[in-house]
Amino acid sequence: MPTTPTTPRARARAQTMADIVRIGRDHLATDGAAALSLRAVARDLGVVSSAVYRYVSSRDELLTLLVVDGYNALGDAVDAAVAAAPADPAERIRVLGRTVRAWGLAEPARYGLLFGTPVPGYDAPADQTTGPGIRVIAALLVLIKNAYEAGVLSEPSRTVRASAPLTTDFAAINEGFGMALPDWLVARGLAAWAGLFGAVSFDIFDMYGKDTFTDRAAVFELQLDAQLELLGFRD
Amino acid sequence: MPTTPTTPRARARAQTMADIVRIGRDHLATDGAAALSLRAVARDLGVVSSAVYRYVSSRDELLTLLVVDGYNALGDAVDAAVAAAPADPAERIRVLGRTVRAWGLAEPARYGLLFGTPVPGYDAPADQTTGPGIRVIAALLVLIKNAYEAGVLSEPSRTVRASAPLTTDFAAINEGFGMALPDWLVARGLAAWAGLFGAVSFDIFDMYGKDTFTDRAAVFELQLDAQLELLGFRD
DNA sequence: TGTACATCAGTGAACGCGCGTTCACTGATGTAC
DNA sequence: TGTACATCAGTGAACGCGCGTTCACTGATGTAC
Repeated sequence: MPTTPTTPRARARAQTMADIVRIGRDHLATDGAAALSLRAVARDLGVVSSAVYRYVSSRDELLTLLVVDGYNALGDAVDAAVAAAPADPAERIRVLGRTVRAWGLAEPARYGLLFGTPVPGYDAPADQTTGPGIRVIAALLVLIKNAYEAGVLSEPSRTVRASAPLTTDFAAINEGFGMALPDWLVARGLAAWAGLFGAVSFDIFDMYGKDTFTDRAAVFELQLDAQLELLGFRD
Repeated sequence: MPTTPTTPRARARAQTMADIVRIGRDHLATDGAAALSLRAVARDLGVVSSAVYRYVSSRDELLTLLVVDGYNALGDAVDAAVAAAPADPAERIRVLGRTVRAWGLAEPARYGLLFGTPVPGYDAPADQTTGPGIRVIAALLVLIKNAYEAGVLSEPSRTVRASAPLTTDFAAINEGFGMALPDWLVARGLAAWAGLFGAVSFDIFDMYGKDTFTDRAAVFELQLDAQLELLGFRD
């Protein structure tokens, strides 16, 4: 079992690795991604600054670890919440949205690292971050697919016109996720996905003024409702 | 005329002030907000680092200047594009959206400063940034109001249920912008606004994979269409 | 119009701080025979 | 089981760099009389 290392040294290494990620996470929360520093992590780890290089080859590699860690934390939260929710697809989509919002509000710095301004000079390596990065949209697509196959979605009143290149892209998406959704629904899924994260980002990044809304959770529910309408859910 | 300073000294000061903002903008684009440094600005200005303090009292004050500058640049772009567009409200909303996207793609760092992860340790002073900050939503609300008063919007198929506190907030918004929109339309305006910026942010912050879409502008048009549907525009 | 004083832009040195990364090293842990 | 060697974690010093902000100062520009 390679997941549970046997020798003391290997166990210590795994522990230290986990500590580094945890400490990095804390620094992210305090100072933001741009200020993340290996020296500061070393200090909190109680070790000389050069020692961290035994575990992480550069500052950027630590950032990548944090990105992957963040996507997985969010993915785990969403998967767990959706699995525990009633089977009704509309309700599950609501739960998915609420979970993203709650996670982001609890962890604004991590949310910002994943969905905010890119860190200047850092380019997330696709081979490591793509897998964890698509977990939320994958979960959303499953719910959309379930609803579609259950026949509870109706086509939108505005005609969705997808150009030829888009139709090709949509076919590739359907294939990639093992689905066969019509173009209008892929298009609306895209809009709902962006709309969901737009609503969450506005809330977390504080784009509404201080006193505009007394209950932002209620505002978010209205926005969730709008995304459901886009997907073709009716009352 | 206090806008055009008279004395040479005053003119030189205005010029230097503008140079500082311009140089700060360039650094923002290169290194991001967190790395913005007064010393670097001084270097580019060809002046000793302490000299900048004659113009700007701290790094945070420069950030505020850049935030205000950014909101106004975006606001100017949107106002100009909308004014030049055909009077049809749906078309004008599309133009507004396209202008936000085009501006953000051209100025990703400024867009990120305004709509991305908050800069750690920096709190934008509301008294200076709120005015310029609401220009886009104000422009959007004018278009929505025009469409509503022209009677081209239909109520959504899903019932919009605004709780009592929300109804109060919506009334305040209506008053603040001198409008009398029904609750369902304010709610949908909020959703469309967040959806618009969600779509733009996904594009600019590169949340779609590298090869998912051959034509992101076409994807954006579909997302614009979705926002129009939310607002009650029909084919 | 001319002079005296006040204002202000910019200088240069300094304070105290932080960063990423490399390198030769010590000493403990792990492994092959 | 015991020994010899290899691996590896962590040290401490160093390189060269950058930052925000303060302060006493010089010399030019502006203004009041």
